[in-house]
Amino acid sequence: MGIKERRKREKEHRRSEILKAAKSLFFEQGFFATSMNEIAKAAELSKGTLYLYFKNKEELYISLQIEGMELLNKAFTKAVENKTGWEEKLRAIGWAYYQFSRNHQQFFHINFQFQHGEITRSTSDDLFKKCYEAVVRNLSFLSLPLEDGMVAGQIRQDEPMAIAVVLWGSLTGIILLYEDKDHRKFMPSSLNDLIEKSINIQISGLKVA
Amino acid sequence: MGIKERRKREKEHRRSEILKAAKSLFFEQGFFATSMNEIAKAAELSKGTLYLYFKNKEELYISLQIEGMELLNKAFTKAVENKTGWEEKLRAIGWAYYQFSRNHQQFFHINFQFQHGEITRSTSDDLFKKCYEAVVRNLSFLSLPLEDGMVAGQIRQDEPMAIAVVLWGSLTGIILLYEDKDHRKFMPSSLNDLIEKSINIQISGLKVA
Amino acid sequence: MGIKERRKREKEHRRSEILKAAKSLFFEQGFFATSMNEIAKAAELSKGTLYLYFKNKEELYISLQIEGMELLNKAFTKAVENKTGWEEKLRAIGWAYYQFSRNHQQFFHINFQFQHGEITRSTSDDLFKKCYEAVVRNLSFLSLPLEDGMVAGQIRQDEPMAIAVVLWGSLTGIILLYEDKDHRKFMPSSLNDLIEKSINIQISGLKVA
Amino acid sequence: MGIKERRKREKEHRRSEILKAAKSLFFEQGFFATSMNEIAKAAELSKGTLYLYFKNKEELYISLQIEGMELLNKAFTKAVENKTGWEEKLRAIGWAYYQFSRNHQQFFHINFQFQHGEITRSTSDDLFKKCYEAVVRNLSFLSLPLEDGMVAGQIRQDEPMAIAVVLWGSLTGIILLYEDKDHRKFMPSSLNDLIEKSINIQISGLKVA
DNA sequence: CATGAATGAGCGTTCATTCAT
DNA sequence: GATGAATGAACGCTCATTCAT
Repeated sequence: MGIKERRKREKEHRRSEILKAAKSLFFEQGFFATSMNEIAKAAELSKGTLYLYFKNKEELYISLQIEGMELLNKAFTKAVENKTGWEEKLRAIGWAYYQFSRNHQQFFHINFQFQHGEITRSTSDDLFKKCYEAVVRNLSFLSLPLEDGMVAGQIRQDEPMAIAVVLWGSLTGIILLYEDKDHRKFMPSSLNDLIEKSINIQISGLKVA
Repeated sequence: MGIKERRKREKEHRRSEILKAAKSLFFEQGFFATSMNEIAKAAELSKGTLYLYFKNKEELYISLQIEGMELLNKAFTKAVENKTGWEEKLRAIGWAYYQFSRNHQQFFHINFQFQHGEITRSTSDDLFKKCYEAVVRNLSFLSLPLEDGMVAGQIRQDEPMAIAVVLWGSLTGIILLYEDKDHRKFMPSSLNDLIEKSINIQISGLKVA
Repeated sequence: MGIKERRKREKEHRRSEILKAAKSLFFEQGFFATSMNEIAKAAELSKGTLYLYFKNKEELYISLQIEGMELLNKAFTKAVENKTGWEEKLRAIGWAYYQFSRNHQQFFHINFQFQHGEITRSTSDDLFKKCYEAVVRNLSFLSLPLEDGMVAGQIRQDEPMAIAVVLWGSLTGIILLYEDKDHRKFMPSSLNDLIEKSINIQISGLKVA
Repeated sequence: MGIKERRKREKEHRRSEILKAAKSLFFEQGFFATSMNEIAKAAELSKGTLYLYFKNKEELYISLQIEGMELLNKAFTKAVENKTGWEEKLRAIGWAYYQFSRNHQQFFHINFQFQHGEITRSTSDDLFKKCYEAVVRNLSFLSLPLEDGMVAGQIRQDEPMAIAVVLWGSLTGIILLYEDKDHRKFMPSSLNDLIEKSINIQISGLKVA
């Protein structure tokens, strides 16, 4: 029994080692510019071993996206603990997103690197569904305080999920713009400032006149 | 003289033919999935000729980004013609950006497809600077009405360029989110609606209480 | 003693399970397209176990060839039981060969699939000799009635083994030609008919004028 | 003009160089055991160049088969020149086939190495049809004298194409059996003798009693 | 100036085989 | 004896780039 368990633990450890190595490389170089060879070398494993744990390069990549989204979900959940009002919650989620983009910059980047479809779908449907659900879960999380605010009559009536998309998209866009290796140099403020400004503007703009 | 000029015109024509072909292919397939061979074929030129006009694949790609940014600049300029108030101008620019993302989806896409680390290799400094300047020019354009509004005391005092980044980033993020082939399915509204909501929220949020 | 025997029986059972699994797969997919992994899975054993029973993929394959030849030998033996004249025996062997090619298509196929140079690597001499002997045994079997016919003065005098090779080769060639996935479509007759024609022609041709 | 023509000649020369190299390797090692790398090395060209001339490994292989069948067709045509009677023609074709199997052993082998379908069809339909037609053309050639003999009342009435398949298959089977690297050692006669015996037996057997 | 044949390093992936348990 | 995780060489194939013409 003990043996089986150790084996299992070892396997999971190995899997996470691969993901860790892949995360750094995908972040730094992108999906296409990163080769399985490099990942194997970084993980100190043979190329063949990678394929023991992941069906192919795409699945390895998607697995990372899922991991990232789940991490973010935990961060969101933790952020609203002990928060009461909708505004407080909204701000907490906004800052949690910002923090996530700093503490898990690699995950953040990877999650958006391929939003635009260069990945050919050799991914299993199962894995793909998991990824999709993880994103929706986070968006839904953001819509809850918006609903609260509307019910309380403090936020203009609207479709909460639509507003959630607007807020999420806005912060994402600002972070991406800031992160851009080429553009950062002419950024007038720190990312922290930009996020603060955006959160303030948007919450202020959401409120009923 | 006439001959020289014709030569020059021919050269520029050729160059733009290449860019046109590349634009479609990069948009449809992405940077890595598009080969120089394909571009050459689409431009009805030989592979070798491509290298007469562009140092390498990366420079060809970056050149497209510059072209896109310059086009956007023209769109912005045109959008504010005949507009007087800062709010009117701001809205006009916002909608112009949205329109640009629709009418020149290819440019929009390409401009952001690789912002995040896939193109790593050698682009000449000269070209790079050009690209950088084009982006700054557009951001500056956006900051002008913001400045006007602040001077007029209608927008909270702040660093105009920072706010410009916030607004630009927000719209960009929303569009990118919406464009995502995978995520579009759970989008609650049309992109048009999302943009409208965002513009309204942000302009409302910018105004002094 | 009982234990040792059980062990031995188990071992042989396992061996034959592997051969059974391999037979189907090699037949359906060919030698190269079939992986040891697949064979292991089909035999419900681990990959490593295969190597406990067979030195390598090639030996596993050759072992199948031997099994096939031995089976054919049994079929020949049974076919001539109760047959008396040389012609009767010859026809019986011919049809037994045809039947074998139908009932054990897999063996037939496998036996000829790689006769011509695809398996190059290390098979033990021992195994190789076994294979060789099994083929000779069958050819010799075919030469017996030929000898009878010559002794009886009904078949033209000749080297019986040479004629055996001619007959065996002919039927084999026709079956192979017929089996060919690509060529079957223009086959004017059923294999049964082709075999009948060939047997008739050759027996008729063998007889003294 | 001269330049274009030279280019074309050079291209064809290169193509035939590749085929020549491939022929030897495929013959010696078989399709799967031969790598494109080896072929490239043997042809003293880079791997990539191979793909300039042939879409893939399969097409290269099929091209060889076509070449072989066309060569055989020429041999058949030449063999029956100046021959008058059906028997004379038949014998001539039989010996031409034997000669072909000696003079173009590589072609002969390659043409039958894959009769049994390990090649996955990445082959273009066009090429495949060409191959198929070449085989039929040869078989038809063989059926002509058979028809003559039947018309003349000297060969038993039958379906000429069926008999053609029987004859062709027989010779092929004998040659293959003889050629088999493993079995040759116990062959009682030279291939020449075996073929002679087979032709005699079959022609004798075909004749009306 | 334009061509396109040639290159060769590099890709993702497979798989026979080994060996520690 | 049986396992299956790990290996690493090899595979077919692609493609940015060069260069003789």
